[in-house]
Amino acid sequence: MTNNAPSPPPDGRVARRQRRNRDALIEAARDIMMEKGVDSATMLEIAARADVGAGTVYNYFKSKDELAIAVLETLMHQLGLRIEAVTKTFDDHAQVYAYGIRTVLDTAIQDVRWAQMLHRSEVIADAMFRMMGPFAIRDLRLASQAGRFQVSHADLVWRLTTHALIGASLAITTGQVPASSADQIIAQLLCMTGIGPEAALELAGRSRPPLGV
Amino acid sequence: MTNNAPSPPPDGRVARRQRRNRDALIEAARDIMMEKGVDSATMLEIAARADVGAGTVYNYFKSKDELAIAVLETLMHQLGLRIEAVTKTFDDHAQVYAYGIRTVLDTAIQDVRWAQMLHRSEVIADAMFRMMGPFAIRDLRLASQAGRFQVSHADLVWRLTTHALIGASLAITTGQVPASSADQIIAQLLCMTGIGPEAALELAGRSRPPLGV
DNA sequence: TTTCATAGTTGACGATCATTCATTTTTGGC
DNA sequence: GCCAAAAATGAATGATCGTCAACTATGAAA
Repeated sequence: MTNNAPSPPPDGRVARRQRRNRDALIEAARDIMMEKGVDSATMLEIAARADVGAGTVYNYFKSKDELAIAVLETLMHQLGLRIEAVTKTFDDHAQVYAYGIRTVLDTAIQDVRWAQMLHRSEVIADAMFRMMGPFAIRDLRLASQAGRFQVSHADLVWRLTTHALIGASLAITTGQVPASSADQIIAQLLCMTGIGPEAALELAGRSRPPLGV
Repeated sequence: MTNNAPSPPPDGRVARRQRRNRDALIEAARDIMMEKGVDSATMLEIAARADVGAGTVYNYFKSKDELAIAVLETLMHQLGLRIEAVTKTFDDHAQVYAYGIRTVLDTAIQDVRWAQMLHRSEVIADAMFRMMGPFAIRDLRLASQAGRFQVSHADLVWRLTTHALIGASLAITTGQVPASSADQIIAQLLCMTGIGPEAALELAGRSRPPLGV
């Protein structure tokens, strides 16, 4: 047993390869899981697409579930950043919040690949809560300070909204609710911010600039 | 052993056995799934507890998922009936609705056995939507007619509420949200009915008669 | 009562897949 | 080059869902 602590160099070949492997695994898992669903995606296929051995996956993720969570976190984080880029210049923080949740709904119901992930509602809702939460909760608070919203428990409102939003997306993609209800869905969710029903509908119906890449 | 007289009994031995088997399967599945979780419950163990062969399960349910759905439907249906029995005499339909969703939340977070089922959020939310929906949507409409609520899309409000409610229950059982937030959660969900935030909090905080057996 | 077609039941088996682990390969300091 | 530690590998493991060919119970008809 050697005394010197083997501190690895800040950026060695190993670190680079590990970043590459991890990224490749998340990307491969995302593609396959979104194409055929989380359950039907096999670890072997994911490993093959990421060009690593089957056992290597477990050096990076403790289980298939943890890999799926990492995929969903990445998705939600990226979507959050894209929303942030568009809404950065909005004056009305209430509108920023509304744009955010509307964009999630639209993305979920328009992109066929999202539909597969919706069947893990609680996981995707939790990833959404954590990854987009900093933005959303900030907007809820700022809009409240500006007198647009009246939210006393922003984190709770955001928690409930994520679950309801994913549930609504699922209901639309499974045909239980028509896609034309989107405005009404957003309006109902905005009601949890303390804005009135009429103001909520108006906010939900505003025209929206397109999402960037 | 032969009762020769009745040639065509309206319900033969087969029908009786099938009812028995189906009920026993749902009961066995409920017990085992609630104890160790849907995923960890094996079809073999369920079949054994119901005292039928392993293959027999598939005469009644196309898959494990369908069996889990049947379990959840039964649970939700029974809970709906128990709520109905208590609220039958309430004058205020808004209060009936509030009592219903509060009771679901309380049941979910108090009964340890429910916690396991919450990890299939979209399935339990859907079962709740369908089994308790007739009551809940009726109450939303009646309360609106009485001027207590202002709901124009009762089914949508109920759909969003089920998902949010299950999400909230999960957040509490996993310790992400304190159980003391229950009042606030119910109040937020009541906001979707068009009642104001203050009235929602008041309604959520009212004392409730206990649920019967 | 006996016979028989049908419907229901059975449990061993096939197929699939997440995860493990003994072995091999790579790495980076000496 | 050499070596110990870290990382990667992929064949093997174990568990489980769902299938199926054989078996049994049922009840109507002979």
